[in-house]
Amino acid sequence: MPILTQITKIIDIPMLHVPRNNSSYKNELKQIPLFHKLEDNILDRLTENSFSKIFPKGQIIYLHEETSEYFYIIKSGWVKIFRETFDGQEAIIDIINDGHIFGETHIFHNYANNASAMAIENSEVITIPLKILSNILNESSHFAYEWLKFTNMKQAKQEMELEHHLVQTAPQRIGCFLLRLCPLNANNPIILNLPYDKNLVASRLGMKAETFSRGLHKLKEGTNIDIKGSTITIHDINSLSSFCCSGCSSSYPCQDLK
Amino acid sequence: MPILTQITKIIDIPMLHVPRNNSSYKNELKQIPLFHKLEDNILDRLTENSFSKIFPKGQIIYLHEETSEYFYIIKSGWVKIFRETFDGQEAIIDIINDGHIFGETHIFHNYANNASAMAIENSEVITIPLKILSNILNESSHFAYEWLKFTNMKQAKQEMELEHHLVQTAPQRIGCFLLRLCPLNANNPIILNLPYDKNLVASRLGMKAETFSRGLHKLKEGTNIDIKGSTITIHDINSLSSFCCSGCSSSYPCQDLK
DNA sequence: CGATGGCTTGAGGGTATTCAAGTGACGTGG
DNA sequence: CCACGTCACTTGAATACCCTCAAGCCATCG
Repeated sequence: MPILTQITKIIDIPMLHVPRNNSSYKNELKQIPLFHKLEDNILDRLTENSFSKIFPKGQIIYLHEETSEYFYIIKSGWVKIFRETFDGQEAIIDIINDGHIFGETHIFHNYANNASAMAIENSEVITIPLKILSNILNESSHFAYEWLKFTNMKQAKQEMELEHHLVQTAPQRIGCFLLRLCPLNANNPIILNLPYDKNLVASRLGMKAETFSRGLHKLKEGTNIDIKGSTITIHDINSLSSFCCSGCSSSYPCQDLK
Repeated sequence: MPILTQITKIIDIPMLHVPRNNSSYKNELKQIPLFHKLEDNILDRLTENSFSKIFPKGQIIYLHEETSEYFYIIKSGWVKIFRETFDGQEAIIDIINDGHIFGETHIFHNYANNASAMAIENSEVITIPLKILSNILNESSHFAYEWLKFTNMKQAKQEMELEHHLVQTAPQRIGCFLLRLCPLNANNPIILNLPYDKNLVASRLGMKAETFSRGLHKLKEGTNIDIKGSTITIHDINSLSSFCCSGCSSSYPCQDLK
């Protein structure tokens, strides 16, 4: 979508501030693995100046290269992280849902956004000042270490993403996407629903909607899956993983990389 | 190169241990921006159990998924970080030279390598135990914060890398590679030498050698550059950057991302 | 019932890859 | 000094893959 269309959406749709309720944020944060073991006083400081916002589907949360004061944790919904090139193409960096954190790296980019973020479903996000994060990271080596671990996991995922684009075909990338949707230790048949519409899945995987559609059918021919709308039934997960993971350096289930 | 060929190289070529000289390592480390402001006692601990190794061209430094005890800092030479897929393709994650650090993320992967590393030129690397790094990160929030900053910069570079593969053509990626070789504030004409052979540049950019060759000539037609062997003369850097950066979300010079 | 939006299908084109042959620089050995 | 082999690179032709553009399908909704 062209950036101007997106901007008009900002004007059209009101953003909702949710009444503050710190103790509830605290519980939200506690449920995120990164914050599991966090000391109470640090949690308090994080939630002290934070608030929750609801972004309607289609609304921009922030734009690339604007200055940023906050980072975000998704309570519900889906958020697209992306960049736009000068000639109008869109590169989707990630699409994430509840429990995921975004915008946190801007601390290290002079508090400027290094990408844009948009709600692709109605989404509620907890909004926390970057300065507070920065302060806590500077003070608590334990917290900084946990954060570092988290950052490295993100980085590893991204390396895998890059690898996929370098060596996998479109049908393989689609299959890999499906595999990562599968719950661990699931039994055949596995019934999946695509988490967002096919258009978005396509661009999430760096391909056009048409290529996605055709690729899905190639996958069907090769791996014994059924497609009915956005519901996909995997009859033989081994068949699927051998189809996809042959073009990858790690094999199913690639635990940490999901 | 198939992995077996690489492994035979390990057997063929002796690896040299360089006599220990801690005070010299300390000076080496001091010169790396990440360690500029590091306290002396931390530097001491880092260099205490470290040593230097010389890897001849073509030698594997470590292999994907082996356990790892060390991380590495390049004193001289070039190192390729890569992965191999099950069907024998190679995905190059990065190619780095002196001053760069690699293998440090393995702390967070249960001390297992998440990629392979190979010297592509005769290279000297400083070898430092991961446990020591881990300890220091755990103790010093200041060091952890600096390390976090460093990690985030790496991540930003990689995001850009991903973006390039998503939206740029082969000639654009080549041009972008050349631009990143240019010294800042250089005046026309700029004369560059490719840092390693064209085959490697090609796979570094995720394309075949043939595509690289053809792409370079397309660049020549479009942007007024001269190619003579591995020497490239840029007569008009604006022409080059407008050719490449139109397919990117940031424009030349993309400072931090080089 | 017609309009819309998400998705699919078809035809054609462009870009990168594969396979194969050729060129040119360089070093070695006669 | 030249013939030869090797290696890095280039070039050509054929192919595969993905993209673009266009039309069509189908469910949903006013």
